[in-house]
Parts: sequence; structure tokens; C-alpha cells
Amino acid sequence: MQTSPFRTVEERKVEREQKREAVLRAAVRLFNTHGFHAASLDDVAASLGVSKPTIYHYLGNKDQVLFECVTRGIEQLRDAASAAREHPGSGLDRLRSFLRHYAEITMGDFGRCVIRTSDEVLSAESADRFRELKREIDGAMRALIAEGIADGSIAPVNVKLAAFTLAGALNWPARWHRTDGGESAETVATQMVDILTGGLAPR
Amino acid sequence: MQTSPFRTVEERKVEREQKREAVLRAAVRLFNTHGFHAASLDDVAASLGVSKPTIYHYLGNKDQVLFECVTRGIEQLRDAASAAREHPGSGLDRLRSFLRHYAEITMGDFGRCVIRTSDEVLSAESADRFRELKREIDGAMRALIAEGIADGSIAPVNVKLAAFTLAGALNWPARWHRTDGGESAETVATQMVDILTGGLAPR
DNA sequence: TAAACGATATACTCGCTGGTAAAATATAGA
DNA sequence: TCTATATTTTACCAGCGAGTATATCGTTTA
Repeated sequence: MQTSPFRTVEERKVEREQKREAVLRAAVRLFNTHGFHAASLDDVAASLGVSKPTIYHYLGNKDQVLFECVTRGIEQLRDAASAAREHPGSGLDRLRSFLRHYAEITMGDFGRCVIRTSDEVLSAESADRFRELKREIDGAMRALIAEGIADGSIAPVNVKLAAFTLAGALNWPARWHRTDGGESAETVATQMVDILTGGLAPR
Repeated sequence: MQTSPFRTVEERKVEREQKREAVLRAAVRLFNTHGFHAASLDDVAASLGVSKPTIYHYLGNKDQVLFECVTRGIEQLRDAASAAREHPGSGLDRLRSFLRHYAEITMGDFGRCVIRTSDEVLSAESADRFRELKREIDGAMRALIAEGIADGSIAPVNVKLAAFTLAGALNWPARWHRTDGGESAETVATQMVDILTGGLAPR
């Protein structure tokens, strides 16, 4: 395809959006590997071959960069939740479907950022919004568990604590799983979900 | 009891040790609430009513302060592991005992610090040591699971992944559980362990 | 062609915080 | 009492990194 150096208004808008996205991708990678504080915006810029003010041209400040990253991740989780709601089968089946997606997402770039970002590093306002978004995901998970209990496919457990237990277990790979070596995210996800839903004790 | 202002050599040694401990306690609290980077050594010193160089008189530098904190936490976990090994009953019983202690410890000050501290914030050397110590705890957990499988009290699962699943789930309260409000650490621990060992599906 | 606009870079400020030098004060022991 | 040692402070330095003022250059549009 022939690309002319003369862009239409629409093309320029798209290009700007792509660059913005590229900044976020580069940022989230560095945040995940080095940690938010250790990754400077100079580093992020350098990894893209540009200079720091370019980042400010596309995003407000470091806090906003991080907030956008976690928002991307939360959105993926939200999508997984609504997909699970439409999944056929029992409540347990739907929950399992969600859990597997949840695990896979949190092993990806933006999902991992959601897990690794603790509230204190965000500005007070962003932290509030972030908590709110996370609460939404937690709510979705609790709803699925409750449905499963209602239709008898899940044992009557403390819903709140069960949600935390499941999320906690599935969040952990975000801290150790390396995409390069060993098991695929899918394998890990499936096995963990099996352990969680089946329990340890033999039947 | 009468305390004279004139201390013996032994008393002075003890007092020094107490002050060192007080620094660690103050530090770990601030690290846990504000995060390692956001909590400055000036803050830590201020919370004790002393000045920053005093901290350096008892501990080398900020990295070492953190490392000592996580070491304290790891030691508690290690003690729990050896206690569990001597616990009577089946492999599953021993594992459950360990898991409950594990959960309670990681809701305490030093244990929480172990969970909340990601390797990147430590110096390269401290991070190596830290990983080593964590590997030891992981090894203990895997051994308990393997024993349970051997004696038939635990279903034949992937030991490595099971250990990560259990640890991940139990680590999570370190990030949200507030000691002040709601359930006690013990209650949370017990319920989570029940969910993990029993699974979600009804029997 | 001129003016406006968008994208990017250079080069800077400024605050914060880890870390230290040196002095002051107290305590212990000879 | 004098000296050595332990404890703690004040006052400082250095570096890093977030964020900004301003210039440049190309592109669009009137």
C-alpha cells in the first residue's frame, strides 16, 4: 500500500492515537520490569527513541501515564467479566471461564500492571478512581460466585472471602510468571483454576 | 522496678538492640502504609522523634533497613514451617496448619512487608538474598504438599503450581486486610484455608 | 506567501531524599 | 579529673528525576 507523506485530518488523528498507544506500551513494560519509581519517563522516552517532552505532548504526567495503563488492564478484565456472564452452562462453568481469562489477562502487560500497581504510587484522585474500577471487577467476580451458589454448582461459601481467595491466587503469577520461559499463560491459568475449584483434598 | 541511669555493659547492649528493633518497627509500618519509596528515612526518624543520622547509627542504609524488615518476616514464616513439620496428623493436616500460620504472619507487620516488597526496590545483592529466602519458604510449602500427596491426604496435583496458588491466595490479604476493621486475621486465615483445601465445587 | 499549528528537541529549574561530615553531648572507665 | 567511646544532632552535599520554557522545523490552511 502506498503511503503518502501528506496525511488527511483523519489519518493524522489515527497516527496521534497510535503514538499515544506506543507510549503506553513502552511505559507499561518498563513499569512492570523495573517498577514504577525506578522507571523514569526519560527511560520510557529513550526506549521509544524520543525525548521526555514528547511524552508530555501525548499524556499529561507520570501519574496519568500509569493510570491509563491500569485502566487499559481493568478494561480487559471488565470485558472478560461480561463475556463470562454470557457464557453458557452452570454458575461454576461461567466462573471458571472468567477465572481463566482473568489469569491470562493478568499475565499480560496491562493486566500485570493492574496487579503490580499499589494505590499509594498513584495520586490521591487516580488512586480513588483505580480503587473504584477494581471494586467493579471484584463485584463481577462475587456475582458469578453467588450465582453458582444459587444454582447449586458451587458450595455455599463466604462469597466475599472466596472472591478474594480466587483473585489473590490468580494475581500471583503477575509477580513471578515470565512469558519467555516455561509454561504458557494458558497452561498456568487452566491448572490454577482446576486447583482452586477442585480443592486439594481428594474426593 | 528501679531503673538507674547508670547501665551495665550488658544493659547497654540490650538497649542498643531495642533501639535497633524500634527503628525497624517504625520503618516497616511506614513502608507498609506509604510504600518503600514514598516513606523517607526522615519520616521514619520523625516517627520515632529522632533525626535521620540516628538511623544510620543503627543500620547501614535504607536498603539494609528494608532487607532487615523482610528478613524478620521470613524468619517468622520459617518458624511456622518447622512448627508445621512437627505437627501431628496427615500431610493435609500439617499443610493446613502451616497455611493458617502463613496467612496470619503475612497480615502482621513484617510478614506483610515480605509480601509487599518487590525485588526491584532492593539492591541487587539484597534482592538475591531475598529471593533465596523466599525460595526456602516455597520449598517448605512444596514439601508439605508432596508429603500429603504421598500419604493420600492430598489429591495428586502439580506440586509447584499448587504451592504458588496457595501462597498467592494467602498473600493477597497483605495488600487489602486492615487490622483495625472487620474480621480478625485468624478468622480470615481459617476461612481462606478452608476454601483452598475444600475447593469450590460441592462434594 | 504569511500565519497558524503540530510535533519534537534542547536545556533548564526545582524539590526531594539518600547519605555524610563534623560537632556537640553524654557516659564510662582509668 | 581526664580521656576514650557511644549517641545524637545540625548542617550540609549530590544526584536524580519530574516537569517546563522556549526554540525549531515542517505542514497545513487562509
